[in-house]
Amino acid sequence: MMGRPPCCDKIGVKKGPWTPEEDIVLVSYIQEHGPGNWRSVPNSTGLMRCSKSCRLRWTNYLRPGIKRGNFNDHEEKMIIHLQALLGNRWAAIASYLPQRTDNDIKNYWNTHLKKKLNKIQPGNNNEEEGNSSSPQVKGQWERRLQTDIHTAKQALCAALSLDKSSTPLLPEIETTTQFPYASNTDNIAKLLEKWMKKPQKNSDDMVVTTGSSSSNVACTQKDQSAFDSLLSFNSFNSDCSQSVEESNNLTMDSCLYQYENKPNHETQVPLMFLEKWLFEDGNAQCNEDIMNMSLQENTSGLF
DNA sequence: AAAAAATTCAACCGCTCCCTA
DNA sequence: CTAGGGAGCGGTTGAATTTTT
Repeated sequence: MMGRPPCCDKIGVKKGPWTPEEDIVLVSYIQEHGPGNWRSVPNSTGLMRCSKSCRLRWTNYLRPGIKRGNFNDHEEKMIIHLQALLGNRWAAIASYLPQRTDNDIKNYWNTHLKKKLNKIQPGNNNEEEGNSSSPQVKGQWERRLQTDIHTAKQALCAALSLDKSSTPLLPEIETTTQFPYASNTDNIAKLLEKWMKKPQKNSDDMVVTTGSSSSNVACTQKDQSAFDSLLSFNSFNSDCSQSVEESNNLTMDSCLYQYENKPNHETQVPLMFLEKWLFEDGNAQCNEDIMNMSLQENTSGLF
């Protein structure tokens, strides 16, 4: 129960691996109060942890809908591609893979993909160093802008789904986004199991979910991310003055590139248009579509 | 079988950003 | 305008685990 010993702890602040008991305390607190306001968590719960540690534990392990274990081919492609586009901006990358945490993606990149890519493209170390020679290299402000747009779109998506409450097209969204961590005891149970019998790497793509509402949560997040990607794609396209149909032939790269070189704040995607995309059936496919469009050149040797 | 080396990944640290007063 | 503080991000660490010798 003690992994890494505390090194230079300020008095009374615990460090190192979390115990199931601590997890239970944290989860039950968040069930009651919701995530956020991390500052008050240690005081309110009596946990001898700093707020940072609590937030990290929640966002990386206890939060529902987190997929752990092996990365599949599609996820791997996504990561490689997004890393090439965005650099080591793991949070931004993770926003395209909502079931994965930035920490997990970062770890996976550092332990698996970096090596893999080096093997395939020896001497091409630039990716590791933030893409310094890539044609897609972007200034900090451009990257920030891109992230902001992405975030704004996520917010818009959330707002849209809330607006739908009177005429629910996707009823699951309302019921689950209100309280998505409703029954996190499942998470804890799984953790406890792990602790009890220290099993052999429970890594078969387990999705940590939340009991009865879990499928809904996963579904919601998937839909959300799919839509989100679509939104980014569409607005990029509108900046490119392209029709939706034509846009299907564009690569994500080219749109990002054009977008970032010609940001146009007046461009707006009509609400009806967004909603149409939001509730269309094929949205779940869009991540794949986007990624498959321009992966070939960079990573063809990999798969 | 045992020791050494390599790998993994949960968690920490330091920094920046952003919000509020 | 600015100072203070919380939240979030990316780099790094190092114990635990796995693989190799």
